[in-house]
Amino acid sequence: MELSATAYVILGMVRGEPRSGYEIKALVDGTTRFFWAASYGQIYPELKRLSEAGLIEGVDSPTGGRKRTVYTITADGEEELKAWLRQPPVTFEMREEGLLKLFFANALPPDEAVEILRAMRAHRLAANRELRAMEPTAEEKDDPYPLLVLRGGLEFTEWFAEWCERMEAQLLKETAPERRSS
Amino acid sequence: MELSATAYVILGMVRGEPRSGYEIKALVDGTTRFFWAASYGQIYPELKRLSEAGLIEGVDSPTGGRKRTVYTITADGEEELKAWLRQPPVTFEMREEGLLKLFFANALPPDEAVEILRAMRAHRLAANRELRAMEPTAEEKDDPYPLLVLRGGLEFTEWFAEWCERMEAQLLKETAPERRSS
DNA sequence: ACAGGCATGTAAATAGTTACATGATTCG
DNA sequence: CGAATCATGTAACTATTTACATGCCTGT
Repeated sequence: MELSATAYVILGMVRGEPRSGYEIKALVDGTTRFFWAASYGQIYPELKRLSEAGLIEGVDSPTGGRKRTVYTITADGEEELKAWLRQPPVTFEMREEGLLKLFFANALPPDEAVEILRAMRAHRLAANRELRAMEPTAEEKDDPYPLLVLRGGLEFTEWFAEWCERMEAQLLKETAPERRSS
Repeated sequence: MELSATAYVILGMVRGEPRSGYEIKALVDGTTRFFWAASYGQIYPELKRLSEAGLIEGVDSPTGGRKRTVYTITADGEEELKAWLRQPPVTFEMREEGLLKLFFANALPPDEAVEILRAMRAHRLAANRELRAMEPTAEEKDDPYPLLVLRGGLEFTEWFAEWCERMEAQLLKETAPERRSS
């Protein structure tokens, strides 16, 4: 069947409650976005494909006079999702402009290299605050896994911010002796 | 000028020593790959573009009778690179199939959810070994930043592997009482 | 009346991977 | 000689983002 990982995001999101494309997008933005994002440009065509493959089923469910289609997972879809979950994960990708800049920081004087670390730390702290704001919502549900993943994100952003701080201190220590004589 | 981040990878890689496209690819694979990858399909067209923009300069430098072009950064290129390094980093993306599967793990029985964490841990440990193998090479150079970034990668993979271990133990503890009676 | 959110969708552009073609050189 | 590596390049494909078009409904 050869589905993309993004297809499984959708499959997972319509498991349990039926949801519209709009709702799926909002859910992804509020949960998996940090480790797996998806845009409307992916979601709507994918809903059509999954529907044609019989893995989900669209049901018209207008809110008042506003037309709206919610999708439910089928038995086949449920099986497909489980089969994927049992497969060992492969994709692990990171694109971190901060680390990339730090990698080339020798092109700059040390005090400007430190600025990169400061910006990275600020970024991670901002992400941490975003995640913290999501925690109450995740705590309400009785599915423990999203909360577990969210708390992993909290720990990770904290660890990363702390690493930036440590590296900043290290760089400052290394370049300090050159300034002592002035 | 509107360059992609991948263009700056190339710019950074030809700073200092002149290098061929082939060498750049090998370097990226041996260093930045973990936080910024690049394929031949990106590198060769980008070398042409950067050359046309006057940010790098290609010089024929055959090895024996085998034709080969090495690229050097120009003064303009150096300025462009520095200007980019001074800009606060923006892109931070992660695509982690493991976390995604864990997020939806409620669709599986607990013992299979634990399998996801085990696979994730094995992955991080393998990445850690890869990084460790790169350490001696990075230690030789007198540019401290690639080594700093590499050691950050080592710490990160260790932290992540440890987190997986902790979460595995937590899941086992949570599901254990149900089995005690048997 | 109008702003903002709900809702669906697509076109165009950009980014990136994979696979292949081509050919020289080096090493065992 | 044959395999591996050096070296350059591109075509086709897949993935993904951005931006826009459309229109209804709700609250102020």
